[in-house]
Amino acid sequence: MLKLAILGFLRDRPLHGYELRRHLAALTGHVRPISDGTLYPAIKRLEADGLLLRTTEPGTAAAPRHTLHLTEAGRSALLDRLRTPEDLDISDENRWFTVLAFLRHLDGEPEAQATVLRRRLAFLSEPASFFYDGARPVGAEEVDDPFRRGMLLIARATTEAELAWLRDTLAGLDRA
Amino acid sequence: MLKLAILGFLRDRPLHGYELRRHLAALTGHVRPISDGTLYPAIKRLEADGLLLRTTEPGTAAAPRHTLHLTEAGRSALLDRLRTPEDLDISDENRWFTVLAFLRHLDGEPEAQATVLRRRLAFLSEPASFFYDGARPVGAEEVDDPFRRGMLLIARATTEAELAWLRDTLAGLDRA
DNA sequence: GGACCATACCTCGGAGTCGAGGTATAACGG
DNA sequence: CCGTTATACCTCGACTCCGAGGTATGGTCC
Repeated sequence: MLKLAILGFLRDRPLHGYELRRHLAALTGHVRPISDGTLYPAIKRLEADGLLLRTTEPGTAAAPRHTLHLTEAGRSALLDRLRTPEDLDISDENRWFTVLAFLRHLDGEPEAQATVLRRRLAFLSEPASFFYDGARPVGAEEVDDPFRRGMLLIARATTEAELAWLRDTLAGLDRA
Repeated sequence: MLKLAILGFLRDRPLHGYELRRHLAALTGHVRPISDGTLYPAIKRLEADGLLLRTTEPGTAAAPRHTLHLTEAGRSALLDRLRTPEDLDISDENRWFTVLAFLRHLDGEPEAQATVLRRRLAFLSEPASFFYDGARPVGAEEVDDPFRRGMLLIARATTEAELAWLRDTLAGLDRA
């Protein structure tokens, strides 16, 4: 997920680590802040894999900066990941939002974008609950516990808002 | 999060590992399945910490079962965790939902429950976005990219549904 | 000129997680 | 009676992540 976000941001323009950190903080930091100890090793991994290059420049403000550029391999790794996300990228909201944040990078391929949205649509269309009576999902109305009822109500509201948006957006992509 | 969920389920009644696995699959498995390689070491950690005990019984269906019981220390660890959740338990939706699933275990303490809900209320009330223009959060209407606009629209719908529920539920707790 | 802060990068140990694999038992179908 | 499936538990190596700590530079304020 971090890998996807780094590649996604660098696709727009080269950044150095500190800028990347600020972009990431905006995208996911409200919910789950990422630490230096996570970011810098991740950058090293991507560099070792040949997905990005760094060029050292004298720092404008302070220490020398390592500006990070996506390589050709990095660009295609990003596009591959966006075309065929893992199941967890579809089901986990945090990961899904990261995919959405960069899905526009598939701008020449509206069918590929639609395919990804349809996977999310299929996932959200499955009947699901947090609690089951045997194999039957239990609805909000049947739950006495007010907190568990809240979970189900909130989840339902989210799902409905997202389904509406998905259907709208898919209709738009099909026209294109 | 796994720790919280295990303690929470065992608070209701003793379970063996396999049953626990099914309960966890219902609660979080739709979004993020947990594997055996995660669950069983987690059980061992909790046992080593004295939070649960296991009693071996001849299996009804197959291999002998290890029925897991919460100890007194386990019960108070659960209640402590529910009374004072970590920041990540408040901000990350997956973790927050786990807290909500077991918040009823603080049933004798409506003020403690209200305190937790108020922390989530404060978190959701902060103005936040995924994208910033300098320090100013960017709203859905300003974004051209349809996918990023979707993120913001969905997040807004979720937040509003949850805020409405939080205010309702807090009003109910204050009356109690 | 010294304290302090923001910038900018890095390492290390510890903890949690995962996937792949392994071991048994019992029931069921052919 | 043999293969398959469901039950039930476990280990291991690889990987990721986090927090705590460290290094260094340049600008601002008093």
